[in-house]
Amino acid sequence: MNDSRKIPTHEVTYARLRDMILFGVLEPGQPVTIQGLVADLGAGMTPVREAIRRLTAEGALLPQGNRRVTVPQMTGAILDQVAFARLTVEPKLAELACAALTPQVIDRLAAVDQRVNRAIAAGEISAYLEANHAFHFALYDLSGAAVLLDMARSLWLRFGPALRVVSGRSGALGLPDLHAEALAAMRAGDAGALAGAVQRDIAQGVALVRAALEQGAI
Amino acid sequence: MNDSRKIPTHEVTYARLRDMILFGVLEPGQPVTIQGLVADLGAGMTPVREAIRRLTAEGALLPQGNRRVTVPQMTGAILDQVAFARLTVEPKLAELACAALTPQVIDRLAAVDQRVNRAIAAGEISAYLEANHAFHFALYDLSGAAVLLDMARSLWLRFGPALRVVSGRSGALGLPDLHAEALAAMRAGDAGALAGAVQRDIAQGVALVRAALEQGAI
DNA sequence: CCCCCAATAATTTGATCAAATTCCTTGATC
DNA sequence: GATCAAGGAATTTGATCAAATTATTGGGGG
Repeated sequence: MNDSRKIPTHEVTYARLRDMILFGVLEPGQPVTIQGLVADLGAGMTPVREAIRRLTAEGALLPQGNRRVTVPQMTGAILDQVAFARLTVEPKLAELACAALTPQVIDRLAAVDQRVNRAIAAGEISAYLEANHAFHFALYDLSGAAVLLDMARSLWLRFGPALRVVSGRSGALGLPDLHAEALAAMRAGDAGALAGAVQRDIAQGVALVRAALEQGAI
Repeated sequence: MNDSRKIPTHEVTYARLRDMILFGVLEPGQPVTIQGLVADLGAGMTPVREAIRRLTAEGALLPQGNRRVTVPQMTGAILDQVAFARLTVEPKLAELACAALTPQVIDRLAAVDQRVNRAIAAGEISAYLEANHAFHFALYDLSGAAVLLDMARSLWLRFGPALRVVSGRSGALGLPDLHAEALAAMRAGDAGALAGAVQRDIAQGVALVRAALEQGAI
């Protein structure tokens, strides 16, 4: 009868720590300690430990050699690799997702995109990161491609924190709204155009991060 | 004076469990229990638990929902995704590695390839899987591309176990020896040809696994 | 056929041990 | 006499274990 099985503490802890990294609560370069998280999240030592191990395996945390971990900082070399992989994996996910799109689903995605635009307009960085993530993965989840989804999630954990510097710029700079283009392609049922829009959206984000990186803003 | 610092138990346990999955000690579909590993590996509960979480995050183990994990079984859908990603990531790694190749390094790689050929000739499945893995990653490691390397390692954990059915066939079937082609490209310093050889090597392995899959041999 | 109970295994906690970093003291040198 | 460096406690943090708790499964009775 009770359909919702209890979620283990280590799962909850993992999700909370992941979102802290992804949505800008923890800054790149910041050390992450087990005991600090035990205190902050009110969880036991083992669940915290497991969450850290999982996120380390996913590239969201970086071991320092002396058994400490930190949130990794973006570098040019890392950005090149993440960009290459994202530009391969995510357009593919969008293409695969296209078959599962219905008008209702597209409307839901459009509503999420509204949250993105509102967050940009208001300059709310965390809300922007969260909504942008939700938009992309609401689409990608439709693909049913578990392996590529795992890869995309890992890549976002590596890339997401760097996007914080982008919020507020893309709107102000008059760059094309590629989410709108993606939604138009969805409504037209054009998988190729959707993949292209996603590809350009990623390239745009990468370019903004690269510019910030070269100016030393990260 | 002592340069080698003590390796933590959870690292050792992780490496051992990973190799058991990668080199065919654990069969796809086989359940993996914490207590079983505690008994088999002689490690404590916490290190085993962390090793399982890491490997689950890397796609080498599959959670069943009811807090059990198993070694995942290959399916057509998974194979499509793994093939797509491998064919993108690994040729790129080979291309990047090309800049770091020296005659000495190439000779080392050739020696590893001899181990591959001997294992195929002898029909020793585990030795083949181990040597084949060593050949590819000895090359990829030269790339210095940490992100893409992590992705390749994860993809091998998903693909490796399925390769066990291939051992002994590729030699017998008179298929082209693409490792030899790769070594020739390295000696010629031709990054494009090296990437091409790696790409064809992967495609060949994928084709063999796909054939086995369609015959129900996996 | 359904429900309850026992067995099995996973989860979680707290304690204990080990390693690494920090900070302070001490001594030598300028 | 002041400053800097080296050495060594003290503190912080990570690693490991063993016991207690909780969930799931499979079997036996109603």
